[in-house]
Amino acid sequence: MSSVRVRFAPSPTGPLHIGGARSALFNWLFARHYGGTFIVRVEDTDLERSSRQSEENILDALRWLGLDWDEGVDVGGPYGPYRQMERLELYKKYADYLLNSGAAYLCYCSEEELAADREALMAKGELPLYLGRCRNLTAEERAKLEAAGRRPVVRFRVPENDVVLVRDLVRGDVSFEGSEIGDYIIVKSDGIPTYNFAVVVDDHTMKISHVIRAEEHLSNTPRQILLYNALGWETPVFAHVSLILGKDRSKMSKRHGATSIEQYQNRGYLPEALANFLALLGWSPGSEEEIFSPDELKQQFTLERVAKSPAVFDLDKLNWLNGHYIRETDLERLTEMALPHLEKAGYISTPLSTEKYELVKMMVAAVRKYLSYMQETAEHVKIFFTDDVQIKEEEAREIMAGDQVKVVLQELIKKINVTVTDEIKTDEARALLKEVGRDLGLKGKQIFMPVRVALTGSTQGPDLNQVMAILGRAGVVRRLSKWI
RNA sequence: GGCCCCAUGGUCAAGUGGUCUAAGACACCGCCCUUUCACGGCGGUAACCCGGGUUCGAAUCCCGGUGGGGUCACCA
Repeated sequence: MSSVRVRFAPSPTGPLHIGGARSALFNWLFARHYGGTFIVRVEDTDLERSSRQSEENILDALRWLGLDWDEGVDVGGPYGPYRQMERLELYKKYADYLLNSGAAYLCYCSEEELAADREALMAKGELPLYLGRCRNLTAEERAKLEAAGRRPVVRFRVPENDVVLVRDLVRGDVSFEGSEIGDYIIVKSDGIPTYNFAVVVDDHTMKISHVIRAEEHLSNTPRQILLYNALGWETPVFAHVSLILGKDRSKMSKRHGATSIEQYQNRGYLPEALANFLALLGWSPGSEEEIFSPDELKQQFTLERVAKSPAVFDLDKLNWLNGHYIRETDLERLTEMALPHLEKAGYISTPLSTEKYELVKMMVAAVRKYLSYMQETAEHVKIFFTDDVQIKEEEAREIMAGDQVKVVLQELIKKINVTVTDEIKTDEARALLKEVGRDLGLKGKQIFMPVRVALTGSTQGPDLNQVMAILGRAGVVRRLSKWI
């Protein structure tokens, strides 16, 4: 595999989808594993739905995921341009070639006629293939149709009785009957190529060595192979990766919840965790490990270990994996990631003073072990932003009804006021609590629980010492005083 | 419906004819750790879709069925 050249070719018609992201990731990992070239090409021939806006979004999402490309729409390269709408003359050239060689022909059927044909065939229970009305038009007939204002499409003449074999790296050999294909359009009446044609011209002219894409394209592949043959080109190696399914085992779609990369980014997932998770959907290293840094993935990824069967997207597992990364990663980075969510929740407003920032950092440190993704930070740090402590649990209420409660809180307040400055360090908090217990002859739950509930309103939550450190002397005293 | 793909626990998956009384992970349950919850540690429940072959021997190979998925556009 001397010159591996692979591409990710999204059509800019919406945000980057989970499935697209995985295809991109597999291509990228494959390229990096073999020291090849990764290309990003934009397939924007669907004028109706394409936009520069989504192109930018997709590129941003890819970058966020940690992918980089050697050639592509924004970085250029020797085989550009990398946007299909900027390659129109190229397609024209090859379409003319096919027309001249007789491998393709002009078709003047209107969309209405075609729709009617299709319907009639379906009604008879037959395959809705093109009837071939324009297959052998004479020059006069063409002129007549032109004169009538008909704009032709270019149709590829599918060889009859041909069997097309797709040699697929993950599926093995798959064969299709040519008779089931039917002449298909390669250039629309507005002169813009269709997917099946443009993709072939591009993959060939960009010297793509391996086409790694989702299984939904498998049935398009014979059409493309026929085109390679007609053009006298060698086919790339194909590898069709199975689909990612939703919980109900149908293709991932909106109703399955968050399906765009953007949404995961916005919820505060770590890109390397998402990449790790996506890599494990349909690929496995064969070992028992499953936490892989991008570098490790590049090193271990091969197409041979890509599974054939579709995989259900399991949010629970993603959450677990992301939580794992959250616990491992740098606190500074996590704090930065938490900021927008805290601001959105109305707890802070950004530019933060150094002091405030440090405080937020302490909060993040205290709650990170509870998080699956950073957006959840807000609900967990809520307790630090309001002195109006609400008790919701019955158990907490019972605790506060204890006989010793008032004394304990009073004692704590007393000690805090005489022993510390405005700041409370966590070990100071620990010592303080211990002292209270010792002086009062109480232990364990009897002192910690009332303090916890008085401070946070709940019997559960972050480490009490950290809570006190975050609240500071003033905050602690304020909250405890309400119970005196 | 035609064509195509797929089929190991609820989910991701290891497994390529014997070492499978089938690994690991998520989820779930239990125990431990712990001034709470969580994290972490330990343990547990749980699977080779069905039926025929081939073979001394099949989760692994073949055929059929069933189930799931994809695709059948002047979308990509």
